Amino acid sequence: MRSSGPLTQVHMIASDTELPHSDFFSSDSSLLSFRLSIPSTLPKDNSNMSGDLDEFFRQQDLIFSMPDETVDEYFERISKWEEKLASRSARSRRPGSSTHTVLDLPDLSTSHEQAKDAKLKHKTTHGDGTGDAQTDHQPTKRVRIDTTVHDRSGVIPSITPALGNTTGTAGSGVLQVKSTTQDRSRPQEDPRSVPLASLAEGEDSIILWSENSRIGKPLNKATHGSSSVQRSIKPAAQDRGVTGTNNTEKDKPSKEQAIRPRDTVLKTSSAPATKSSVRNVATLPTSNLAKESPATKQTRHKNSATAPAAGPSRQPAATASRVKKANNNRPSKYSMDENSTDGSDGERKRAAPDFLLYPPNKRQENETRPTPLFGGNGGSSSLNAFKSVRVTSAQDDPLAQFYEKARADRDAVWLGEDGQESPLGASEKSQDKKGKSSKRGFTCDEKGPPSKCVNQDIVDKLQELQAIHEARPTKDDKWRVYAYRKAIAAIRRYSKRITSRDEAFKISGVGSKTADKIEEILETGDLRRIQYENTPDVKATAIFRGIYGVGQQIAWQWYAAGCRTLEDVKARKGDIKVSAVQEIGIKYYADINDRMPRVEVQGIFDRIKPIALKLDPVLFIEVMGSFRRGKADCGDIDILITRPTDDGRTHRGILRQLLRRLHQEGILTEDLSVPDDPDDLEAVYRGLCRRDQNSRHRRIDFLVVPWKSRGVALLYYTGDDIFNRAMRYKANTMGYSLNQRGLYAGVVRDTHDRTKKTNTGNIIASETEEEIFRILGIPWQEPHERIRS
DNA sequence: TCGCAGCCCGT
DNA sequence: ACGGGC
DNA sequence: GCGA
Ligand SMILES: O=c1ccn([C@H]2C[C@H](O)[C@@H](COP(=O)(O)OP(=O)(O)OP(=O)(O)O)O2)c(=O)[nH]1
Ligand SMILES: [Mg+2]
Repeated sequence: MRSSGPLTQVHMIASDTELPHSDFFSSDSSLLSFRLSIPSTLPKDNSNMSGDLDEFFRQQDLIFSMPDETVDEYFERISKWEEKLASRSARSRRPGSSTHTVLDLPDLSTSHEQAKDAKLKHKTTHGDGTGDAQTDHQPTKRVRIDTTVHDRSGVIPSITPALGNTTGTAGSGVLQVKSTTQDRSRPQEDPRSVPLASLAEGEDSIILWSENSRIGKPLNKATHGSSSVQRSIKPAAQDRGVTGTNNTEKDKPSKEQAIRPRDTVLKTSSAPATKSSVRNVATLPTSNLAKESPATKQTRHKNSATAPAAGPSRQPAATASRVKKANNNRPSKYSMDENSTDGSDGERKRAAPDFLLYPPNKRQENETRPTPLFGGNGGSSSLNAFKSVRVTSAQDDPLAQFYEKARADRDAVWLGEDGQESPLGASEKSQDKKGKSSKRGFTCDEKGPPSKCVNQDIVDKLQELQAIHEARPTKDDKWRVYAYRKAIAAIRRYSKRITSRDEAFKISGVGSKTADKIEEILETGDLRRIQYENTPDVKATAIFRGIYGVGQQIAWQWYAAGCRTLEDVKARKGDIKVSAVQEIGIKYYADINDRMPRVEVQGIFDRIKPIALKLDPVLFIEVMGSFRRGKADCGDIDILITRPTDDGRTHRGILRQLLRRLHQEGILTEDLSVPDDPDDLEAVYRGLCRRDQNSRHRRIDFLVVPWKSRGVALLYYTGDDIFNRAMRYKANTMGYSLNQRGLYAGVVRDTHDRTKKTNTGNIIASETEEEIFRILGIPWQEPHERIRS
């Protein structure tokens, strides 16, 4: 490689430890960090895990080259970074604080002396290991960074650099390493040359993220447990082996950590190589484990604590438990779903993440009522409830036919009854009465009045944290965000002021970590973590993601290309590519990111519906989404269209006509995506519209479905999304599969690639929402009650 | 330790 | 297949 | 990050 020019090869080795990336991104960061993607194949084959670490990485082709001229800068930055780490680490150790951070700093080739000093200062266990540091001399530039995170309060270990097959492009500021899921059986290609063009540019830094931050851990543990990230830069490629060797010998400090996990590895390695097998071996550093332990216990604690209180009511509930869904009950993994299933035990059930499916106030209901299927007979109460918000006359609600039955009684439960709750229970469910003023239905309690929550300060902080994680392109962060969403929603629904960690911990959806954070907020009014993690990329990528059509990946690509503002994007800074849809997204940036009052939705719909009905008077066309849930403000307009088939006709082709008419009327202004086959009975359209020339542009979606699918389509399109996911998840655990076309039984999924179905199963329901609830053992909930986020 | 919904459209 | 979005 |  060297021969090819002034390229230095950079050999990267993942670790089982996580880098304190906050340090990487210290506000004044002049340091180097990396963003990279892990090949999705990496976790699938654990046969590599047991082998030699270096060999493993060689196979992974985790080597790339960089121009020599950038190497110096690289070292320079690394050097500064280390110093920073050292000082920070020292500073962060606050007396009395049980949390501390211990870092093994790298032996830096050019300035390794200092680095080493710093390192030793923090970690004395390094015994001899430093040997290789000395070996670093002029000819061999080598960087070694050993990082051991012993605690998470001082550093934010949300990433673990692990390396992927690096075929990447380099931007002006960020090295973008793109993973290429390549078949390992294939001969590896030569290390790719990665030109780090203008690496230094203001706050620019090279950022490498692992797609899945856990990836690195098992690897090290499987081998010698070098719990560290090692980066060696060497002039020639062939040194790799050496590097690896050194590494192995060197990492003593972390070795202990490695030991334990290794057993795990061996244990699981026999299992089929899959993602899960990797996961099995993924383990937190010892210290973290230690720290987690208490938390785990507390978890139990939490349950037990809650149990007593809930006990009384719960037992009976459990007993009353359930009606298994009459037919089609499949063996479910939900061993206990029976008991929990029913709303009866709404609170704190243990079966599954069911709390997402059972509103606390519904627990009294044992089962979905046998309902008059369909008969549009008088709008069901559910309908009425809904209508009270948006329509005046229940009678003519077009949705009436879809609603099964009304659960008037629920209302009683919802309002009145909570009086008897135990304090604990009350706190949990009294939400309705307190937190929001809205008592009955429509509370658009979600967020209507933006800050009407007594725990708003907590919510604000957690949301900041969520926003930070949303900016991170890793899988871990994706799930973390998912968890934050649910936790925040739960806190919002919690009507009482949270005053302690324990209290917070008792809320479903709030775990030990979040409870700790809440405690910190309560005590200090702030979260250190926010500071640590709030790096420049967060803001920039958030701006980009605000553009319709731009997600995490694109946002990072642009950031990598040097873009930092919308103006940069408009100017195509860094030669970034902007798709047609993104172009529209930029043009209407403000409008698209704005929410509209529901009256505006109504106004727009009032123009659309007549046009549609003129095309076909029998058409069913209604607004779904947040509007149907009764929300006061809507992010967009979601319109469902279908048509009865009893007269032997269908709505085939209606969308095409409707879109044409709406464009003619000037209601539709931009298309974002059009149906594959506009004449299919099932089609999706996305675009922009406006009520009139003086109105802002709004996002609008049309979903056209076959009459047979109306129930599930209604369910799907009404959301909210978290509710849907919870319901689908439960269906899944029960052996079913739920999508916008129906509820299926007997679906067989590919063993390793879930989501892939070997057998599509048989559809067992799709025409009404109610039957879906019933079959899944979920108490019926009106649209406005299906709010989980 | 494990999974976290399931699908459509554009590239 | 991936990215984005519902 | 959370629940099981
Ligand atoms: O990831 C998603 C997103 C949406 N939906 C369903 C539920 C949701 O209610 C409906 C409409 O989506 P939209 O994005 O419009 O959400 P919304 O609930 O209508 O909220 P908003 O007011 O932001 O439009 O599609 C999902 O099932 N999964
Ligand atoms: Mg919507």
